[in-house]
Amino acid sequence: MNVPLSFSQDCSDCPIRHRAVCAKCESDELDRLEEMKYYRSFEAGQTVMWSGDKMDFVGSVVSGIASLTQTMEDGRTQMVGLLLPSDFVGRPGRDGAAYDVVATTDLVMCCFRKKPFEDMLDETPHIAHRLLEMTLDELDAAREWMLVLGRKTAREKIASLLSIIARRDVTLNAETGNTEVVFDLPLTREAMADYLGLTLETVSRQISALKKDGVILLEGKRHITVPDMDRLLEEAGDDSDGGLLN
Amino acid sequence: MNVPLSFSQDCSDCPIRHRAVCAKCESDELDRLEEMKYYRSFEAGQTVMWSGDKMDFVGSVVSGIASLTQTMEDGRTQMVGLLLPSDFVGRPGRDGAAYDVVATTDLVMCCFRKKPFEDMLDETPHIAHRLLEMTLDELDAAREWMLVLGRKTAREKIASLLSIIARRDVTLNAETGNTEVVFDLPLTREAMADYLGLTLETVSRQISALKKDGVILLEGKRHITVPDMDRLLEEAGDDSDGGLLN
DNA sequence: TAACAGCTTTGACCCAGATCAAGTTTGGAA
DNA sequence: TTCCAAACTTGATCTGGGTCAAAGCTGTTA
Repeated sequence: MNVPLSFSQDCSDCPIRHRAVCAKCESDELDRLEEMKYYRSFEAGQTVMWSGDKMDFVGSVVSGIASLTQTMEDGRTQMVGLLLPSDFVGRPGRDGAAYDVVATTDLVMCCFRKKPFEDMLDETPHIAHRLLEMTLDELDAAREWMLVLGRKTAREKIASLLSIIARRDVTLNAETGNTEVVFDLPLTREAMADYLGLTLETVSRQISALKKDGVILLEGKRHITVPDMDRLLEEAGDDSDGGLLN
Repeated sequence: MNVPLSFSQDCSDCPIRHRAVCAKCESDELDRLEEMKYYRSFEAGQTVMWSGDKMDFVGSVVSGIASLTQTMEDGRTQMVGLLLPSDFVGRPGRDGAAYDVVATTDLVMCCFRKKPFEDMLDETPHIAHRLLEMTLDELDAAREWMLVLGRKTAREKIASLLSIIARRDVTLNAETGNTEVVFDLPLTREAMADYLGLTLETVSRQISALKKDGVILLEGKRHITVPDMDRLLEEAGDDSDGGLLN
């Protein structure tokens, strides 16, 4: 089901070169990675990996968004991670996948065969160090999300999710001093509900409410304008400074 | 407020020697760690570290339990991690603490001055590798907890927490084939509520309900007997196999 | 031996968000 | 250009867990 690729496969002009697990690699290290890497594309909705499956590769999201999802026997599901470009998928040292990995949008991944990557990880401190750094960041993100899931109201949850998505689309017109942010929601209402521990009806109602209150502007169902980012952060219940450390 | 220590300070007979961040160290590496390490003790309830504080050490829990807590401006709190003996505290590469760290029981920590530890981390693959492994485990635990917080009912949440605590007190009489587990709750009802995203009243009610239904036996407020561990796991909504991978 | 302080339980009532049930919008496919 | 399915919205009603209030335990201080 892989579709043709329309971009260069050369690491040196890779869009995630400076943020992915390979960020700190020297050119000889990149050469070695090139040898074990291959690209895979997925269409929105496709499953990249099933929980429990044997995992024969690890890799990075190059473009698009993937989600990690856990499912209970009775069908209740919880999204436990949102993987954006440069995020790492898979766990070195483990054979079976712990979660379902699903392409939420069309997705391109840069994959490494697992065994060679693990060997290289043992021999290349640059990679090990970067992977540790990225894992610690993900752990912080997961813990921040625990606060969202455990203690925030539905409205705060929606505002928190919008903040996260907006934060990475930092298209804010710095020169005008204006904090307006514009982006397209990459998630369906149902996917948002799965991420937030809500029902899709509640998601829909709260988005309508935020719109009615002028916190966001909606064009169509997915195109969002945040006229005042600080206002949105306030609605999310976050410290106004965004709570980013270091 | 540190109290006197009643145990040896020699790494070679440290109770967490084989599971902590130093697990894979050779004896020369241990010698170097000994030089930068010191012990600190805390009484139940004491704060080890405040969110935002400058963090001048990292370290391991030697005995007792610590918790990581996030607090919103209006006082809502969510526990985002429970640190048991051998768990690691602190983030190399970051100056400020991201969470409040509180001693939930009396606590002993083996601390390393941050800078020397970071230097050693860069030079000692054994430590870096073990720390990555531990961080990945914590990330899995955090994600498992996201499912608990986002999708489980109050009763399932309590059963999930009891399962986690019981799992580490694997005092089960393997020889009799009997799966009875006995342990003392190390958390107050309020701490349980903070961990589970509930109120303490709901925690109390659900514990009473599990007791009435024979899922657990209570002696006093803290001493718990689980006559049938599988039954408890079922109440937690987990796969009966416990869902442990690898 | 009393008294209080911290922890816990239990009851009565309420409400945010779930559930159930129609509709509406949108963007392809034919 | 019409039709259909998927995605979304909105309304009515229900309920699990929150909130508020009052006791009950238990161990420690005086």
